Amino acid sequence: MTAPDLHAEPPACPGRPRGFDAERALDAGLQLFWRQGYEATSLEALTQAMGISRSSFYACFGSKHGVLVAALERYSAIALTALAARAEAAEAGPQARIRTLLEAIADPQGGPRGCLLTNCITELAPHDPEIAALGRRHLEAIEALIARTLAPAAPQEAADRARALAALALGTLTLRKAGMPPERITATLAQADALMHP
Amino acid sequence: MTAPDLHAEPPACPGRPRGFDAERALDAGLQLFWRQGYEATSLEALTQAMGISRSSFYACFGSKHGVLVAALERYSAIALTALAARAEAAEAGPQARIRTLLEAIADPQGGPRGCLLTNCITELAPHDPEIAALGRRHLEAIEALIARTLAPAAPQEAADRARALAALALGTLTLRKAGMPPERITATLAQADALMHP
DNA sequence: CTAATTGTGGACCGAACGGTCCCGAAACAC
DNA sequence: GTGTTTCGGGACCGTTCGGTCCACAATTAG
Repeated sequence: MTAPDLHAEPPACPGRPRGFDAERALDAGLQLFWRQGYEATSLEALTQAMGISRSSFYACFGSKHGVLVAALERYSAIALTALAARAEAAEAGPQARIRTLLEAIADPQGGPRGCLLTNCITELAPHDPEIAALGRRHLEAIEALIARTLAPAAPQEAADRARALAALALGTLTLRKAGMPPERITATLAQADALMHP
Repeated sequence: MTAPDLHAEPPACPGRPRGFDAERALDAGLQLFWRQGYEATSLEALTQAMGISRSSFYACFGSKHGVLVAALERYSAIALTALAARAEAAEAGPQARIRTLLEAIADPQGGPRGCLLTNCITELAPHDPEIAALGRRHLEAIEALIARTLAPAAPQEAADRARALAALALGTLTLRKAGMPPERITATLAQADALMHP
């Protein structure tokens, strides 16, 4: 049940070394979960997409659920880093940076797939405390990032506004999934300006 | 594949009449989909919850997917009616009514299960045009209801603000599913005030 | 070299999947 | 009553599910 250490460097001990890149395989699994959801993704499709056999799969990740957790942790780290970078690269001024942030949250490179973590929260969190906790940490990190961008001097005073901005962007993910035209999504995000000032 | 008419009244033709209430059964199925999601709900669990046999199930609804569609249409109608009623019953004034509406959207009697339609949009819409269309109609109806409440005189001018308010409430569904404390949800919805004025 | 250790493909497991079918029971028209 | 029609419990269909296991290949240490 316990997955062996994923990040084990090629060790000095004997034995055949792993014939695949665990992170690359994890990325492939992540993409499939992102595209299809957790329950709808079968072991066969998963191992095929990851390019490894069932044995390697279980030896390396322990279970289907284990792959999901590992993939979500990786996704969260990558997404938060990318988010912070885009906010940093945006033109100066809190307002422009928040706009950039919200657009990135509303369109996390996933096209109509939305945000992997949000999808998994919706699908699994009510019955899976581990996923719920992971999702909560991610959302709180996003809230904190928005708060720091909004009011660098006193981020904790901007917490409620930051959370509302995050919720607005998260809500547009649902709108987009339902097929709402992009220009309406943009117009919706533009309303965020009203939420930025205390 | 085509489901027989669900709303067939006890007809004048011979034959044994249906031994169960189709709407009651549909409600039971709806509750299960709401609690578990679509893919995670098996035929056996579904028929057991609905209190009917597999034969009756397929004779009456055609398929698992057919039950989902019928349940979602029913859910949408009921939810929109309840939403309009609650807005009507709230204390007068657009602001108070919008608050009531958003709270109802953010907590559609589902506890941590959120909104059935939103759940299904997230899980299925990208691969299921029928569900996507159904979800879009529901979301647009909510947007229109908010717009009418916000600016009865010129609802179409309030469309963007109304959609942003809806998105804000939809976003809090994700926050709640991830286990965010209720008082923060409330504080988030309170920020909606800023979105109400043009 | 040999011995020890680990990765890997694929066969295999029992269970559960969504869906179909049949036949006895039940309720109608007459 | 008889004839007709539909209902519904449950057996059954082939497929697929997540997961286990094993024999063999590959690679190491010494």
